[in-house]
Amino acid sequence: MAKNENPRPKTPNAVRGTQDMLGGTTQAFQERFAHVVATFDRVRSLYGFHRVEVPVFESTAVFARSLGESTDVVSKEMYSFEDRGGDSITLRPEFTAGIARAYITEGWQQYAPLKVATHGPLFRYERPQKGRFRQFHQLDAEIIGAGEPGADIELLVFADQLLRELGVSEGVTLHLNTLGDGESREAWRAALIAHFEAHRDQLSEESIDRLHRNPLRILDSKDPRDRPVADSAPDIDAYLTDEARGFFEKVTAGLDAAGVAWERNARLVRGLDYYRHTAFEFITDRLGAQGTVLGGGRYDGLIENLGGPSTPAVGWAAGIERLAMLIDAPEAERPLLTVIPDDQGAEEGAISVASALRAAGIKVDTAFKGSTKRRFELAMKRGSRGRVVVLKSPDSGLPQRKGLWIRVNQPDDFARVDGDLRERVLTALEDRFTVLREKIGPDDKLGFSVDAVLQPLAHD
RNA sequence: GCGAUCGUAGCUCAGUUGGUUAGAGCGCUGGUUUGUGGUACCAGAGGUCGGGGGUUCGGAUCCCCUCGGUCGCCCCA
Repeated sequence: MAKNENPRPKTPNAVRGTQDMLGGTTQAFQERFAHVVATFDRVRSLYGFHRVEVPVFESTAVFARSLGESTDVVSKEMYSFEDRGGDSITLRPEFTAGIARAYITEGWQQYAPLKVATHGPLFRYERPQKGRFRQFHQLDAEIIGAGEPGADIELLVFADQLLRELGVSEGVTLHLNTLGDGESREAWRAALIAHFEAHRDQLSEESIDRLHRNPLRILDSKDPRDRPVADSAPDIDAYLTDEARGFFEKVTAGLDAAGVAWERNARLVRGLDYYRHTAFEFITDRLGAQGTVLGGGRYDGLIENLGGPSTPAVGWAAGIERLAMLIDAPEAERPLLTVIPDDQGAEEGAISVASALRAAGIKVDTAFKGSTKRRFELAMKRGSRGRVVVLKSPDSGLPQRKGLWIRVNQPDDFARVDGDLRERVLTALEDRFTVLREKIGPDDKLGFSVDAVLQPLAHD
């Protein structure tokens, strides 16, 4: 059989955890995604954050050093590879480290305090599940070079307004905590380890494993066996230095002043090593296991860790896919008009009409595939508000009727569109044609009526 | 890395206790009809039943392995 003579090559699958997003579909995921990004960009400029672009890959050391060698992200989730020059390169698993690196190596200290925002793809080698992908996308905002609580407040108010404008703030609550300054955090950490060691036998295997690797994590463990011990663990409050406490109080007072609702969550910790002071997550219960929609905090030690000057900074990141799953589907973009040649002879006429309309800024779809019948069907399906049917005038007839004949119809029946839209079309065409608004037919042996005759503009 | 669950046309799914050439809707192609084409009707193309092995006279259906999707744990946005 011919089939066997020419076997199809196997198509490689999309890589696990990556997604293809097609616009114009009923799920409208691409549109949701784009709407999240557009809203972010608008609110971003409201708050005076400048757009920044940083590379998608960096030297592996950038991430290894800033996130902490023992974190899961660094120890098992990075897409790292050796490039042809033998350098170890990593696809960015987050934004902060790369921006911090740029801050140091590009001399951006001169712009401090620096308010920057960006968005784009990130990569983590994880098992995909709802709201989690290997290539995923985040919005990101950072204030570098400001140790004042005002920076934390500004960032949180920004985040709050973003979620509000996306229309997702209803089911989302801001969980807020402080991890204290370095001194507080160390004292608390030691107390936690002592507490968990004392109740070691009551912990889950996983938490026993976490005890030395990342003891803070036991606090927000989902394992019910851990809850009693975790719930009875000391809060950081008793270990906060006066400065740390004062800092946190200013942040919460600022949020109250801005009208941002928040909840203290003394069990909230953050995974990455670099966090200090303020830690926060906006959490929803609508996304299954991946409830965190936006999260961040203060990372005063990071830039120094990377070899830069001691520089305080705060920032957050939000998952675009997660936000996109939460918002209502934006209305799909659709053409205002579809230009359809009435028969083969009118193809070129339809092209010039379509291009004239587009040049005038009108969204136009062209019907270039299939039978004339199919073209009308497609105009209907694409949801255009009107169709411009183009035909060539018959050779015989009055000279003032020679040229391209057009009529502007409703897409779903034979009725003509309302006068405003028809007039808008004809006016737009006047840039390229002499438009004779002459009604022809239906008594003209045509069986239909024509709205206008187009003739090429006479050149000077 | 671990666990659960699913895998039949391009898409969404039927396929009875294993039994003749595997079906539907949508989509696609062509045609008929309709006042200019929305609609309706007719026809056609399209499937290694994810892949491999096994049990059986016979497997889409039962068993094993494998690959892939989804969801959960871990971790994170």
